[in-house]
Amino acid sequence: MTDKTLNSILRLLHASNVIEARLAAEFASVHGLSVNEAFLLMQLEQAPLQRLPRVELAKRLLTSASTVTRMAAPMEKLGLVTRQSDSRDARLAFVVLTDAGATKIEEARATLSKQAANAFKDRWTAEEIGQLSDLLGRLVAGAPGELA
Amino acid sequence: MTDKTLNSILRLLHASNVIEARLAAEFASVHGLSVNEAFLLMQLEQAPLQRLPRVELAKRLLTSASTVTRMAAPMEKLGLVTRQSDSRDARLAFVVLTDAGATKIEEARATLSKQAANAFKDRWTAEEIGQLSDLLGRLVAGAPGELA
DNA sequence: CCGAAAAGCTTGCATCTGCAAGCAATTCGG
DNA sequence: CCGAATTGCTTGCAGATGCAAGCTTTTCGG
Repeated sequence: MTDKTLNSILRLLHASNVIEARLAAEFASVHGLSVNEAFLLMQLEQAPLQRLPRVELAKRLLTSASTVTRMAAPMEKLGLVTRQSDSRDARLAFVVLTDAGATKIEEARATLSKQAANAFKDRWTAEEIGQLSDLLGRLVAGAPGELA
Repeated sequence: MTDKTLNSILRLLHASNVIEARLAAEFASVHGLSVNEAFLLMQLEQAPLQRLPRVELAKRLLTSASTVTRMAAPMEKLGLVTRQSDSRDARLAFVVLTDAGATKIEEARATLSKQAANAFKDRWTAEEIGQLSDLLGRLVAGAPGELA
């Protein structure tokens, strides 16, 4: 028997790798950003006050706290984010989206949209695209880090 | 307007990250393999003569030649693959699946199936799973490295 | 109120990965 | 047939990432 379940998962991982490789190339050359850096900005964008503590950001990016620390440093130098501390809890070090960061993510989202449209070309109906979106959303419902 | 196209791609990348993280943990503890090492074995498994030149393997794994070289070395020490050269073209260095490697991949596939089934739990109909598989397959049709 | 446990962040170390350069073998052009 | 270009592979170097350890601050238990 052919395992449709297994097949779906294999195709999911494969498709993701293919798409991400395309995105990475485009993002690097056009915006000077890695895909993960773009995702970091997008997470901040949809957070209250456009900011998140490092640990929370790590959860949403499905990565480790040390990675967030190291990702934020160069982006801070570029002025895309700032560091902000909490007066109530001195342990917290928020990563805050700056205006420059907000602008950057707007540009990046345009690229993302363009690439997404290109991936579906014209052989896809709006309904099929919606279907795929729904199925994928259901697959990982409840997992942290969903981007709107 | 909400961009369904963009949303599908974002969910694709997100879902893949979530699933891969789960797989990685399970694979490491149960089989002592990384997900990519398992994929390498699976690529060999479905190749003619259960072997592939390093460059071809790199294409199918969507990675670089140097990565394949470095991935193969430890797996060779473990006896999962062997190196084989071509009498016609002395440049070629095939990565060949061994019996031990074939056994390993069978075990790994079982884990993979189990995890895949778990991802879909029971809220999914067979039709929906087939639908997802079809949509994803269509999305990256023609890209190298598809696993059967 | 005090000491223990926990939480948030950073840093050292190890691993994985890609690019560019280098080497060996093959193929191509004239 | 010969030199140039190409192909396959490996290796040096740099960047990204996770884990474990360490530091500071907060919270918890009695």
